Amino acid sequence: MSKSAVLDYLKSLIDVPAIKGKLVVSRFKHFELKKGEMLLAEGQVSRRAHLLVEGYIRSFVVDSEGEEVTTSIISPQAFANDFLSYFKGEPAKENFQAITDCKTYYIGYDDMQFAFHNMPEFREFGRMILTMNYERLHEQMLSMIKHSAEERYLSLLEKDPEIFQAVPLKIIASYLNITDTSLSRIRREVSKRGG
Amino acid sequence: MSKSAVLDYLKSLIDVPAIKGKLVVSRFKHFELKKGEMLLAEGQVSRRAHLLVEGYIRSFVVDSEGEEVTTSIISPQAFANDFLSYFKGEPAKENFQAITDCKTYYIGYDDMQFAFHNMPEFREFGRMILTMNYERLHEQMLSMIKHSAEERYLSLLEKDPEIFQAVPLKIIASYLNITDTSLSRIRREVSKRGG
DNA sequence: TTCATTTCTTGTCATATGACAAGTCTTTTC
DNA sequence: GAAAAGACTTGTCATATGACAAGAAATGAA
Repeated sequence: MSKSAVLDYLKSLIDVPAIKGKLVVSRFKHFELKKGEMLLAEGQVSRRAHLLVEGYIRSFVVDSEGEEVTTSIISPQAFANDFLSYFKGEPAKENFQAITDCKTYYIGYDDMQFAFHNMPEFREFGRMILTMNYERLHEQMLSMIKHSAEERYLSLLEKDPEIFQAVPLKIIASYLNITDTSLSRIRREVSKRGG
Repeated sequence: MSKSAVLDYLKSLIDVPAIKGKLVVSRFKHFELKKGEMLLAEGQVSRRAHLLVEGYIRSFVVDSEGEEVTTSIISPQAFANDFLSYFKGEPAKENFQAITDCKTYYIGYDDMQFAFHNMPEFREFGRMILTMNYERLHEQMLSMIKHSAEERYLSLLEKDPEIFQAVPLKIIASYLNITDTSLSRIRREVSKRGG
């Protein structure tokens, strides 16, 4: 997987002249993480926006009982980053951890500022990233209210079946806001009914 | 309460020349709602951004059991609007309803576009509104994970005591993601301990 | 004032979910 | 290949929360 994935991703989001696109892409650097390693810990300031090109990353926080609760599971061709921390220079409120071995391309804060400064088109990119994150979070909140754990499970299974190949059910369960025990029971029910 | 509240609010968010600020404020129009009336219903496209200057508004969605779940309680000096719908012209995903009699000043979509178009400073305003909404939602999600219903209750009581004067406990309970029954029991426990 | 409506509390009861633990099966490591 | 670690399922049991209903208190309307 080469840097062309980065350019493809940029072009899928905003309309930008090829030359400028390449200039920005040239600022991205390759990075690798082993399964279980942390990309960003709660309290740190995010200085790199990682575009995930291979593997899976999750974000999580620790609840009142000390349990890790997964708040997102990031698949390739998406950013793994706390953008509020990145843009505002504030401590991140969540942790980011590799679920599997991962490869990313990241752009440092200064290089992103350079892009914003010299290419006004890229301001649009920053706005779009924030909007997409907001929409995702909003969807997630609504889904938590409007659908049962079983519905959320089935919906994830349909929308993102690959995740189930790479991510332990314990993590998926906590992402669905239930225990692995409960998820296991849901799966039994579903398979009993579904065939 | 006059339009100066609108100007004050704008100035609190962005740095803008007085003349341009006044020009934008002049586009705001006065509006009133009676207790219980809907400001925006799920499925409609939001065409007006209402700045609440008096009263309380809530947003809510309907869960799988048909129950209304309050997702935010809006106090004066804040916008009551689905900005994703407003900016993108998509159907709103939530309902907005007056909890008490309300007064607002709103700016129509076209007037907002006019401001964006003629005054680049106001683009910053749009970005800030989205960012603030995102942060609020994120905080809310984290609080739901990291704190018990009782902690959320005490925290709201401390941060926004006025709300308890104006908003029925049933609505506050659903905002805290519990039933009014549960909230009542929490209140009993707290008052038993607290004095 | 009086009656009706809404709000809030409290009791009983049912149930979904989690805690815990045991056991199977798979994957990794040396 | 053997041992260890991790992943997943399943059973028992405890408990927090919700459903429901009744009653008290407050609010509003006629």
